[in-house]
Amino acid sequence: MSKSVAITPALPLTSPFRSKSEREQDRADKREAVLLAAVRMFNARGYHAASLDDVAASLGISKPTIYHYLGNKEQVLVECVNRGLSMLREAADAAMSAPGSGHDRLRAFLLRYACVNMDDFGRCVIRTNEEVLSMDSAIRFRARKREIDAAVREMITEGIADGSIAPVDVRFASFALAGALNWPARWHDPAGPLSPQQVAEKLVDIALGGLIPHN
Amino acid sequence: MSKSVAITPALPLTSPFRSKSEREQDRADKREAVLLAAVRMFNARGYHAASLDDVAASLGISKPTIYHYLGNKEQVLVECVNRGLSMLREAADAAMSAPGSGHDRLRAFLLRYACVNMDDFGRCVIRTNEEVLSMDSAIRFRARKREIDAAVREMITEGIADGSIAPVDVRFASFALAGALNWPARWHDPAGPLSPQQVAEKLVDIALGGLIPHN
DNA sequence: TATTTTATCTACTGGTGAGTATATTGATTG
DNA sequence: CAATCAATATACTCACCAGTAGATAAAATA
Repeated sequence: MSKSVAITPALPLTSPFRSKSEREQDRADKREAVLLAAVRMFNARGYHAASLDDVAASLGISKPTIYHYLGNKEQVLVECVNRGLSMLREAADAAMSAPGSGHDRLRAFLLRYACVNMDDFGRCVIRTNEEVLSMDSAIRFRARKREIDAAVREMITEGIADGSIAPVDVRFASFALAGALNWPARWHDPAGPLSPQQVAEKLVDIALGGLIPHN
Repeated sequence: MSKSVAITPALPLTSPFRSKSEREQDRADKREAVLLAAVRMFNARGYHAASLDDVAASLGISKPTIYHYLGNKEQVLVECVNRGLSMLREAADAAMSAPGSGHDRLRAFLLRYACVNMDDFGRCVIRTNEEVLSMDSAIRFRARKREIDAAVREMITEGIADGSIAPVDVRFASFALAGALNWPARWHDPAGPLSPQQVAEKLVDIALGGLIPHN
């Protein structure tokens, strides 16, 4: 019998030879980096004014490399918007299945909603107008936004039923809340002194409490 | 003495020979028509996606005719935005010098504010991002918006002082109100069943009253 | 009536930006 | 090792659009 030779097991040394899954991960990371650079450019300049050449330059690559990872400019935007929508969707699901009164669950959701709207991808959801999308994408976009809105309305309705929310017009209440909490997507400066969490808390308090004295 | 001949006085008949002031009016009307067509195109497609060729086509004229009335594309946008801002400014001045409690004056202003935001030029104020303007125009734009915001804050402050408004954080209250009432600029359909006035009343009630029961 | 001014057009220039053709290099696989 | 595949680049094409040149014709003015 041959003397067994100690085989060095795969040590946690970073080898220059990447496995298949590592290569897939690399690819996914690069794709993600493209989306992040793109969403920032879109948010800063607007979709039409942001060129893929500029996005590529901000990553130190060339435009065709972007096309290697994503089909076309609209797909880049759609993926960005979808990331934002997914965050909102998750927040809605979490709030819907949480315990507490309608008001409490709504409030929890709104805090998260406001924070997402100050994040790169969340901002993009707010700032993207349907007119810039193809008909198909616009329909899907609208449908996903409606899901979020439906969840908000459901929470408001439940709050009215359990007495934790005043008997308001549910449709307009959801519009008013959405407006108040979407607006920071346009003015909040991530580099400024106010954290998204702080802004979210202040705005949610005012949006839910109103300005009329509760004697 | 010669028999005096009855001189036909300038009858209210529309003559094809226009006086100087009539010609000036014609010119002003045409300029205004260009602005209205442009603002609608900007609102429908976004500034960058709306070409002056298309604006001209919508009026049955050619692009150089637009340049005969306005200097360049940015000036067209700036004039549209200024019309919207002037409406808001007037509303603010009227509210500031009206009688009543801080709450009453704020409410009157907000109703008008919301309606303006559903008008062609008002929408344009909301939908125009500073990034699309030249540095100079952006500065002026921001200054004029700040004036409106300052008026809102003043009314809130007065309302807090006279007890008609709860002691909220004035800055965030003005952001929340602005957001709630700006948002219809993005979703309200002028051709839909709800008049701007109706939408404004519902939204202002909810924005001021909040969702918490006032037992 | 001659000259100037106003309103408008057609036809262009120049720049920008989406998307593509194709080459290159290095790694992967048979 | 040969053939293939992945990642990237350079250098294009094509369309669109802001803005301009210059012509024309009608009206206003001198």
